[in-house]
Amino acid sequence: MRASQLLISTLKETPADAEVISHQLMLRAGMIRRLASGLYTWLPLGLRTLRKVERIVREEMDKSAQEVLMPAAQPAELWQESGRWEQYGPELLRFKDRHDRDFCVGPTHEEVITDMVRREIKSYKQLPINLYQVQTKFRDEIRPRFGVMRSREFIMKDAYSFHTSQESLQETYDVMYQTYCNIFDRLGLNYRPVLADNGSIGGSGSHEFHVLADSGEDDIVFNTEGTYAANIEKAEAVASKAQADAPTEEMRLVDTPNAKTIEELVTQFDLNIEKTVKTLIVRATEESGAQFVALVVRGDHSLNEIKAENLAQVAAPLTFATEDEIRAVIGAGPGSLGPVNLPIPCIVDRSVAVASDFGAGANIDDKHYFGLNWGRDLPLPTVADLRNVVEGDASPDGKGTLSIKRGIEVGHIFQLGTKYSEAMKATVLGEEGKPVTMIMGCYGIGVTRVVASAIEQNHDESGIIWPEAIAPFEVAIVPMNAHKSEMVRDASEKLYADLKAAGFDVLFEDRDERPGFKFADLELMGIPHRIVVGERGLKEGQLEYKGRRDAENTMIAADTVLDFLKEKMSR
RNA sequence: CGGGAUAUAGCGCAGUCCGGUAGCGCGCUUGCUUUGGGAGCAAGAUGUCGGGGGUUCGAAUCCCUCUAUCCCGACCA
Repeated sequence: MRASQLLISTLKETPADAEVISHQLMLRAGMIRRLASGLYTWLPLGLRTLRKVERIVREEMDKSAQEVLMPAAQPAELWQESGRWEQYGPELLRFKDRHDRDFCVGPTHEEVITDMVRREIKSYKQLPINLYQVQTKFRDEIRPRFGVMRSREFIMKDAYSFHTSQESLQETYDVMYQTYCNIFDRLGLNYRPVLADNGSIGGSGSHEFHVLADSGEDDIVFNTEGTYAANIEKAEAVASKAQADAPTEEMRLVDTPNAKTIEELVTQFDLNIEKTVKTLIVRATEESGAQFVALVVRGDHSLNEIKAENLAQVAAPLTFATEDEIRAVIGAGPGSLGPVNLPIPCIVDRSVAVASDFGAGANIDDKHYFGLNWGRDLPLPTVADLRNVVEGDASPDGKGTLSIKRGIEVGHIFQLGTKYSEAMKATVLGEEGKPVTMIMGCYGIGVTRVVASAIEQNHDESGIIWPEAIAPFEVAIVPMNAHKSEMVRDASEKLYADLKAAGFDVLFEDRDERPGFKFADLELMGIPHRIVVGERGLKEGQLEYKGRRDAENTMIAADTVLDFLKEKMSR
């Protein structure tokens, strides 16, 4: 491609409304432009990268799955059948056609694929099957942000597998796990598969694939031995010791008029924060028979809302009681709550269960109990894993301790089970000649998000630094003073032809601009390899090479340039 | 949806408090010079000052209202 023929829309200045670096650089490099909130046009340069990501995804998926293409618009009937027409909130973009029939723009395609498979697949002999597509999805996010990272319209690769046994599902799940590793390896990203919560999509086992980057929105937990990785939503928090130490203090009621928060309590009474607990009141499920339930975590820990929501006694979505409700039920304000004499059911975190001589609100305004010990002063309530893990916690697999890094979720694989196939009566005839409900798996990759996450992970002051596999161009040729040197013109044209013939994806910088301008643009656009053709070097039979991450030029013999580049790109 | 902010040329911003002919830098156009790290000189083009309403002799500026965008929170396969 000749640069003079390419729409290069680079910006010197950063648009004011771009927050994260990938968004800024995608705008500056001329990859995308915003149309409306959460909607982006892909310019030629950005589309080249997007297509390369898609190609790698397809090549790996095609090894074990078949590609289909489903409609973006979907009839309401299917969503009513699965129950999600009501379940899904305003995030589902709904509309009516000219006949006043309800439709939505698909945020995901479980319903459509399940409908298709139940019509086409009749016998267990046709299973397992794994179907995927690369499609534009729409989710009417409350707050789209970070450019293409959390946009409303985005491109996703979604795959769905169908089985008659859990073993078969597990087999495909394992294959997809490996496929995802192969995809992200080829994309050249620093990523980790981690254990994940299933969220509202339902089902059992699941892994997320995260690109590691400080700007990530998720906390990823690792152990020091490299044997455990999980999203913090899922990471199991183990108690620091097997059982509580023996009491050394007496239980006492203390006036704490100015201590509404744990920090104030710890500072004013010189307590060890690990010897304090905080008590949170949330709505209970109807089945539990209570209106509210108390959740107790240690003063230095934070509640894991996903774990809380997954408890049988806790209403989903997790809803905190208002101050008025707390006063009505307990008779004290939020700053003075505790497990002693609590009139509602109580669940304590594992770390709280092994605390001794600890302090807690007295359920009397401006009073706390200090020196509390389970068993002696109050009965030990239900114990559960309620908190977020923190750095230094013991790993749940018993190996080493935990550390936390930020990650961007770019892939998610689920064992769905029969949630959709049951609701939509997707059955096949089994070996016994009776209908069997199919078991499903689903596997997603956020294609557009992958592009942004690659930039979050690979950039410097000058711009993007693409992994070769997804760079819009692999190598750029920059002729110096081409307008006045025939030698340079001829040599660079020949080099351009040779590199193209050798299969390189090459950008020929033939624009009528000054060299510094071109260098800056190429660096902003993140082209991984650059060859400068100058009269000086040519006279010595040499070309100048500079990798995007290199500090200095390297002189190479002109007749070895193909081998040199092949070596650099490990071809 | 709650809290905070912004809206002036393609981009980044000043001007608004204190009403009086719409500005700066970058980019863009033309010419000349220049060409190894975002060139110099000269001449130009570009604005319903987010929309609507009001106050006023006069509104980018004051008042009301709507809209859009961004940030924090809630939400999020």
